[in-house]
Amino acid sequence: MPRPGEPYYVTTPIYYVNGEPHLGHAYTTIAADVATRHARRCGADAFFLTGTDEHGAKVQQAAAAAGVTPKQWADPIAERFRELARSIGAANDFFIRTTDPEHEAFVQRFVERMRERGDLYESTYAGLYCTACEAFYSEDDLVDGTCPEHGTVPTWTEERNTFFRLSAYQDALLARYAAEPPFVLPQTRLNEVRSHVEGGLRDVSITRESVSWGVPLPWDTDQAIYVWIDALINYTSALTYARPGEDLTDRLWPARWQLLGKDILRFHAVIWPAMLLSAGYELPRQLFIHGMLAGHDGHRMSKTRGNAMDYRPAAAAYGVDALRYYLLREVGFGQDGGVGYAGMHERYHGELANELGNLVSRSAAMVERYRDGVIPSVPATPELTALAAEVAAGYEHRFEHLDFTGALERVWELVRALNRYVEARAPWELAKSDEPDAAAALDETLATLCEGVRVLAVLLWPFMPAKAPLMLAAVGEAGDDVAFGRTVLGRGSGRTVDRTGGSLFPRIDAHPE
RNA sequence: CGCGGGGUGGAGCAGUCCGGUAGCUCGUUGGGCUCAUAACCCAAAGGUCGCAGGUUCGAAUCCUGCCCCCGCUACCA
Repeated sequence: MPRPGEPYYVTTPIYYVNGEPHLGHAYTTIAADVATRHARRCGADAFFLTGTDEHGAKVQQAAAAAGVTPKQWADPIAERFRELARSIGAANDFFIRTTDPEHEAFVQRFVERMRERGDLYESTYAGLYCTACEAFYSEDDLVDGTCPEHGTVPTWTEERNTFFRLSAYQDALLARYAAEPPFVLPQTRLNEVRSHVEGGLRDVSITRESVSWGVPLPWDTDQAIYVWIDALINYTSALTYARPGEDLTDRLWPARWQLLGKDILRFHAVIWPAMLLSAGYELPRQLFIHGMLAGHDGHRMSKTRGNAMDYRPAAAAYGVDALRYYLLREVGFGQDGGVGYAGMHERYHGELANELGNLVSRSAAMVERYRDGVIPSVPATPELTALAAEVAAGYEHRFEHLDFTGALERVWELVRALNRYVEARAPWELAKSDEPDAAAALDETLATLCEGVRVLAVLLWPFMPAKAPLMLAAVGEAGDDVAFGRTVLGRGSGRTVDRTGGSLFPRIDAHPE
């Protein structure tokens, strides 16, 4: 568990402004938000960064095609990414744009440090260049003379480039991969990176002479720093100016978690750490590589295929919290998987409305009906207290390696146990009974249920920051009482339930298409 | 020979590293309850674990070969 005061810096990749925000971006941002919220409520010194990547040939070309400057092109799209974070309930502490002057100046200082280290050299590069990839290909890489990624014909390009001695860092990288904690999770992704690096590293070009939309190389302003190099540096640059007049680097670096999709693994697990070593920084503690979300049919989402899911209609129909829950519950975090409106509809009703929402509803209703709304101040049933402790421990264990899906599974063990508990105790029978123990048994049952609801709210808060406070309110608790230490299922509070909030997860008729 | 992921009851997944009665959720069928958002609970049916060999007392799990899906800076870049 993150300790009080522990630095806990979490990043998402910065999103490329060449396209509109979509579910994939929302996914990463939600995951990072959940990790950060949990750390913060454990008392850690948490900081959550996201932002936009705005340089490079593709932006330059898109802007030219639209007849505007690259910055004019980027501005409104960057704004939409900011809006993305807001609209999914992400509480990011800063939003970086690589066109921020502070970032650009920092990038120049960063490459200066690499140069001072003796890791940069100039060379002429000639080869087949795919603009879409912004990468060179050798003849053997091509498929029928076209780019294997894009199917386009690369152009023969010859230019003066500045190279980074990536090859010099091979041993240092391998040493880190072999050390604890694992530099990359899940394990399979670490294996992938390791075997790639063991196969030998070539130096990489870090500038593009043909691209003008980028940060100029300080000592040769005809060369622009390659967009990926510029982009990676954001994770450190942001700390120097996110808080005016304050440099957070010493406080927060190295990052606790850097989240990213497996598609950009090599940049982050090979080039980025080598750059950091070159410039004299510590490496981030761990990278977490999440999977790619496919459509409901298991195929890559695409408009033509009609299997795309957008976060906007999903959040509009079911609420932001349900979307956050669904994405992290449906696909094991770290694995690939398919998502869709129909699946979300099912989980929303089966798990959120029926199991959880109804549990809250029936618990509060029984307290109201049998005890005039006052939660009996008596100890909870020991078995449920024990289960809650077990669930909280399992949850915490899973959070340590960002297994959000597993954490939610544990939480649902408690949800289901509480529903079974209601049946087993049959409070409606106890209420009618003349047996001498019945009243005490009913008190204990109601106290246990309300405590169970409260603990569930605390456990679920990082995932459902809007709904959890409503759950707490239903059992008379303050909405912000979500510290992790509050997961102990103890004695009934003696507070009054509040059913004025209505259904936590009202049933929804039709789902979006 | 680019890299990687995967093929387990109708659907989606776990289990495969460290061989030993095949597990979960949904769906289906039957039953129970009435506090609750027609919600909840119980039970049952349903699987030659992609194919073919091999190792072993025993393989979803190990070895060999083969077949088939899928992804690779995220909405046809």
